[in-house]
Amino acid sequence: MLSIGEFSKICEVSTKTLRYYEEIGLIRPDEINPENGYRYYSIGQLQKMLFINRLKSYHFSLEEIRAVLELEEDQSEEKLYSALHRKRRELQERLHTLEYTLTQMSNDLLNLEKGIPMMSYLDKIEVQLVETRSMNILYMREMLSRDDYAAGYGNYFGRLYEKIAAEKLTLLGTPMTIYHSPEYNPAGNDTEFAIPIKEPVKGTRDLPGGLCAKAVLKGSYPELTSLYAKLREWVENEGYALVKSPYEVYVTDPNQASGPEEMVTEVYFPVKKK
Amino acid sequence: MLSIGEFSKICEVSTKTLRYYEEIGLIRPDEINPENGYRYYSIGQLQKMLFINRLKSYHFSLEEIRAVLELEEDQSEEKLYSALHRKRRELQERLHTLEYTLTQMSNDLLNLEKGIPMMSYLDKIEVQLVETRSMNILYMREMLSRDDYAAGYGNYFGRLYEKIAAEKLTLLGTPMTIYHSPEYNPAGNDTEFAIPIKEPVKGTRDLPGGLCAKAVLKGSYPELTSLYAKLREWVENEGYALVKSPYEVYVTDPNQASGPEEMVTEVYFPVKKK
DNA sequence: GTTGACTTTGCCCTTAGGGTAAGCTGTACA
DNA sequence: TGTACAGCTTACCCTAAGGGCAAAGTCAAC
Repeated sequence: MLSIGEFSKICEVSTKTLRYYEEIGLIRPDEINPENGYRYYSIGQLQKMLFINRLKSYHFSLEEIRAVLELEEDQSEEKLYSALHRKRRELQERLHTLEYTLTQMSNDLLNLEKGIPMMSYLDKIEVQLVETRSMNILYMREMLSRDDYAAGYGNYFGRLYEKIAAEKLTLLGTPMTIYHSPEYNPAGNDTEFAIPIKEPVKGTRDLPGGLCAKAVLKGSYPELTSLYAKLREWVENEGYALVKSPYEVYVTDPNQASGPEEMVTEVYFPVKKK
Repeated sequence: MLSIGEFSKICEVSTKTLRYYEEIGLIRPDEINPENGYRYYSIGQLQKMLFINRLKSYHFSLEEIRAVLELEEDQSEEKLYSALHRKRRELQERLHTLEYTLTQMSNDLLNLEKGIPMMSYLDKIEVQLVETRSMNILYMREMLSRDDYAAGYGNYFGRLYEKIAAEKLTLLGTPMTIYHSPEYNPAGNDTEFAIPIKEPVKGTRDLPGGLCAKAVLKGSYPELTSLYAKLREWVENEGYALVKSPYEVYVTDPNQASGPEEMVTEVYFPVKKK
């Protein structure tokens, strides 16, 4: 039997960590002296501890590790396999967003080298008051959380385009998204994907026209937030009020655009004078 | 002037966050009504808030963001540039370790597909008792923290090899590392880089031989921890005690090995019978 | 027998806010 | 003008994975 200090040196884990793991039921010492409370670990627990360390290095949370360890006791190798597989996908996702962040940073650094302040793009956003015409849109409406967005867009528009192709409908514009949730909610947003078409078939509705504040983004999506901010600021400043759900129109196909500068997105805020 | 709710909707930041940011001095409302404590933000603060959000998306901590904002007031663009540059390097580092972790996971998944349990490599580690001969080593000894290791190895061995080449010394073995710190300390470890050579020139010393417990790792470095664990376990079990600093010998050059399976590392624990 | 190393529990601290409660305030509407 | 309700305030507790420190008890070596 090994004292907590010996065991901790062997596994290169602090004694504090070992006590904490016992507290949350991750790994309990094989024996605890009932008189003085001293913890004693067996050699057999070494393997378990090293396994925990490995899972930790794979960014499993201690809660997840505990779940995996409980599965282990049922000898179910497939469960471990699928847990590992899920976690790998999660890390791949993280890798991609990290890569994306890095390109964004590099972009900012390039601008700074040219003497362009980082937030100067804000001043270039122009808001206009326009009158839109009503249109007939083919739509799908869903509750979507933030994480679903990236995957969702392609999926939903894909299905709409599929229907248009299958039923030989006539396209009248580029795809758009309508945000019905009154304010942004990370848990889930009432989101409508739509494409304007000519024929008033089933699954279409009328998107009424009217007075709108409009801003145009030429660039990558993360800057959309600023566009919304600018629009809200403008609406506030000019004494208007939002009367219906705002919507975005994707003028260029993201899959077709070569660089972020070529991507054009319009944001509309249906408003009325207060 | 905007109430906290209006401002929070415009920036897509919760009111809770805005109050917290005020508490830590990141962004203070332009005006606070002294009678009822209501916070009011100006339109001008929108840009600052969006800037904070951008830095947050670049994984700056709030503390770092505050430092950047204070620099901003001095109009020093270069400081922002260098802060961004540093952070980018940090994220690149993180990206690399993430990529490495992913290859490790894929490796484990492949093994699981073949029916090989994840920790089975542990059972294949064999510990032998050997008698080593003393050798003459050219050495450099430094305090190194965990983060310095990856960069340090190439650097220190490079300088040792450089000296060997410049002074036409005779190589008698592969590079090795001696760990003088009695136990692992994340802050810094007394680490000696050495290469056995023939000539007893200045900068060399004698590495005495003697009884050693020895284990061999064929595989990637993260598994070294397990090797150490196995060695300590063996030493404990067989009634030996560590008498001098353990050391590693890198039998294959990491730069030459094609895959992790080809990398051979030997670990020696100088011991005596208790 | 003594000393120093080891172990125990308990308490507070970290990041970046989230959740909830109790009470106060502002505004829209009848 | 009254009232209802939405919005605002502070205050307190909670998160994950331990680190740091203190006071007190215990073990092993000399």
